[in-house]
Amino acid sequence: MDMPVFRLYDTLSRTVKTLVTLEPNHLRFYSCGPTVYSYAHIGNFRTFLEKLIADGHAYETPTGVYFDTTTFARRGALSGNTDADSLRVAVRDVVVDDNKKSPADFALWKKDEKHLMQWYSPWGWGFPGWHIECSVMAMQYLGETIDLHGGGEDLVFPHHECEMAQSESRTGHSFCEHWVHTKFLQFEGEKMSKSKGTFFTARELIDDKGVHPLALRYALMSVPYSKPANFTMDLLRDSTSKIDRYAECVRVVNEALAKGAAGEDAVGEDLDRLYQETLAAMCEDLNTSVALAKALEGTSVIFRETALFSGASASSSQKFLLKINELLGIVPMDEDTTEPGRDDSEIDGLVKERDAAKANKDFARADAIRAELGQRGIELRDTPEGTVWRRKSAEI
RNA sequence: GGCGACGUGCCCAAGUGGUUAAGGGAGAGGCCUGCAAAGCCUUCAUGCAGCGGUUCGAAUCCGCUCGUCGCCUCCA
Repeated sequence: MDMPVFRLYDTLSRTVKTLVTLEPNHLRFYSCGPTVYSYAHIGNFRTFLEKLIADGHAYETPTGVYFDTTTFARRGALSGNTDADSLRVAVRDVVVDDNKKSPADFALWKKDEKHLMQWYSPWGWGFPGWHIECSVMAMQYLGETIDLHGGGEDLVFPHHECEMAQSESRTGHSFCEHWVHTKFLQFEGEKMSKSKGTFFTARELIDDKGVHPLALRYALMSVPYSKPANFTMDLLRDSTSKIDRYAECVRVVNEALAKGAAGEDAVGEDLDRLYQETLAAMCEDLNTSVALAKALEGTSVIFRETALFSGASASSSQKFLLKINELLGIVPMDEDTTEPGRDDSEIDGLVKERDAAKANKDFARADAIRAELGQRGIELRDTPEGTVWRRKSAEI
């Protein structure tokens, strides 16, 4: 089966286009966001700015060094903000500096001897402008032209716009071939905000609230990166039930694999098709909604077959689950229900006692045991192969 | 005010010109079960924010209106 072409929306050309790398099998990808603490680049910043000034793209004033936006023909290409005057009537006041040639010119170096950040430069003590760091580091580590540049939608303007202006003015050629931006996540229909308590870290959700890590991943994937998503507790609960479904699917497949019943492979063809459709969805601008839907249809194909599961069918099913997990990372393949240091013999004993009660038709006793285990977060399932139990997912 | 994105059933969400508008959740009915759980089956939008327009044909293209979200050049 041919590998589909990977296509991705490009903010600059405003189209979904194939991601073509400069070098085969080598992606030069810069993403803004993570704050990495490593060697400083002050020297590189200074060199970069000296070149821009020498080429007439930047100028010095008493307050700093500014980029001359009139020298960059492609200004506004990313964001559509081409009219500097319209920015002047912005809701938020633009700081007007009489020293600047144009209000649209942005800072490359700020002179400020009282600022927390202090470095020496040919223009005096101060600190570099925000945008310069990404331009310089991208060039240092990835080269003058990179394949892919990403970040949140809030960075399109001014940050990425300014980066592009600086880098292309510095090198004289294209800075980046493909721009991707993720939309923001809302929480329960509102802007995420620390002060409103609508802001969670992954760690808080997983460690404090007991959210299954895969459920969190599933929830975040349920809406493609290219659309604003509303993150809700309902969504997290839905996602948890999907992960539970996958876990059950894995259990059923493993059981059938162990039995290895004779028979034809009744599911391989359907599962191959669904996997291809899942992959195709991911390749078309990372359409995770469709990918998750197609993958989930695969679990239905598997569950439908379980009554007469052959070893061959189980094997195809396992392959499907492994490949889906490789692609989407949502299948709890080897869920370990036993926890180190926890003794499950009491639970096993109660389950045995209930089985005996059931055999004696003492259903009152059997139900009482089931209720008690339920209180302790244990869920029972009577299957043709006997009673299995599992720890229930945390209530969210 | 400018720029950008978005509005599809009770909820999430796919679909971007052409047979019956994916998929999931919830709800309803059924199978299985001692009863459950899990799973399976059936059912669930003559309509895609509203109003116009283009077209043989539009959720999909164009215009306007309403609503939501993001950004607006010295926070990073």
